[in-house]
Amino acid sequence: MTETRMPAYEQVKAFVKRQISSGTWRAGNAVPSESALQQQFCISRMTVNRAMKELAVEGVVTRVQGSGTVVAQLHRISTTLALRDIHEEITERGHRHATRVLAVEPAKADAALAQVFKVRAGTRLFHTVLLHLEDEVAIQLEDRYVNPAAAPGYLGVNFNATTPTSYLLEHAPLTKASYSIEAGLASMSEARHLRIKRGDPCLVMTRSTVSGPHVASFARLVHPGMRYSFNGTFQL
Amino acid sequence: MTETRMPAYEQVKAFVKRQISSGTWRAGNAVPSESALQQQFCISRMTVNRAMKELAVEGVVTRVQGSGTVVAQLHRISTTLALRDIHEEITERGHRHATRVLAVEPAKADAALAQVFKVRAGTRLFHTVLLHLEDEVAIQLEDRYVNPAAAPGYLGVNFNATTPTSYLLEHAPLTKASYSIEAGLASMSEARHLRIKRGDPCLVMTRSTVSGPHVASFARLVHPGMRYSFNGTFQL
DNA sequence: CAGTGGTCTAGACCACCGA
DNA sequence: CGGTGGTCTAGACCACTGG
Repeated sequence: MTETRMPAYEQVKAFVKRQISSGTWRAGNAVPSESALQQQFCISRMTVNRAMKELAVEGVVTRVQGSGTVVAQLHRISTTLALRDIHEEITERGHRHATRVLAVEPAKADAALAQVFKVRAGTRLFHTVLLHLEDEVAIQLEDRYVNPAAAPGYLGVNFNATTPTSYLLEHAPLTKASYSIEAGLASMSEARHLRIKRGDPCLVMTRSTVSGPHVASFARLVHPGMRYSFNGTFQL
Repeated sequence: MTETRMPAYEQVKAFVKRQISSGTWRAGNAVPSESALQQQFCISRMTVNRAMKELAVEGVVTRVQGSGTVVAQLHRISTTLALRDIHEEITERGHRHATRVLAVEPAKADAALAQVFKVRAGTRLFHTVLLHLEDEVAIQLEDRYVNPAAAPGYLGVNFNATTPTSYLLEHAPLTKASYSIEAGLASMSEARHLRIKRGDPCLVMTRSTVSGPHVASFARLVHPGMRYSFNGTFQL
């Protein structure tokens, strides 16, 4: 691994990571300055700077202008959680994705929805309820409200061919998204559609997306706890 | 925002993001080449390169050497999920953190643990069970096994003063970690300690960490579904 | 003040892609 | 082949930190 032709900045990164994961440099310890490393590796400072900048982005070191670079307090392990379109997620696993359309209808914003969408109560919204199957097994119940101002054609979409996520990303360019993941219980109707028992635990993600001036969409995604999990890896 | 003194590479990034989020450039469209942007902004190519490189890391664009840069298929919304030390997480919210030590004991690896730790069944491990309270309310039950080879002093730690996460990061430098988040039910004893009803849904995270040659630790973290969630934001 | 990192330049060579 | 991005250099000026 250290033998193959490796860009200079990668070698610097690998060196620093080796010192840390071997315990030679510990959290809070100072890392040699850019000019020191520049001389040690006989490379230009820009190259050292790139290496250290990337390590800072990865959370491996902390840099303070004027002060220096120190090994990060690794009490923060950060990884990337990818929120993906369910169709891609399933097909990438090599499985078949199918959708059952349970509801496609106009709706009116109640007080809670009005707050989420930042509109007046009673404003017209679109509402869809879809069930996503992975190899015929129910894996996600998607209950979604969409702002007509952001995606006027939403109710006309053929949801057997296009997922809401995919359609919205295409027609309401994303500017912001926020999500929350928690454990909850399925309601009676949710349980029936997901073919689980009422009272079975579910992983519930609520997600809202902003497109330009509008809150475009608010979705509640319910997954059977036994058939779904979020996974990730962090590698120093 | 565009008015303040902004580094040149940030201006380039902002420009590209504006084109995308306004819908002018759509997923799959080509982005001007580095030399084109260099001339447009009257800056050096290194600076353009930095901007585009960062956008690629953020997942906003996709670059292929020799081919060019295109607007990424945004079907992948990626955000950062920070796995933090619970003590920091709680104190940062301005609350008090306390720990109840329920078990600190040696244990022997059964078949499942042996597989996780990549050791022979029957190998000696350390076992702790801790309950974490946020302002006196139970928020996480931490059931953890630790490899003595990676942290020989583990059983001697005062867990009222130091969290296992913090101790392990200090004494068994982290090289890799992986996690899984799912919904589950509390066992009878878990429910009793968390002061919830049996059958209440819980967010369960299992996490294993690798330190150098050893699998250092395997933990099951159970959170009452009603009192805990993971949250995140993605901003273009 | 000297030392640090943050940014930037104007070149350069290379590997790769598509025509 | 020309154009693309990937990497690298040897300088430079700046803002910030610490003593």
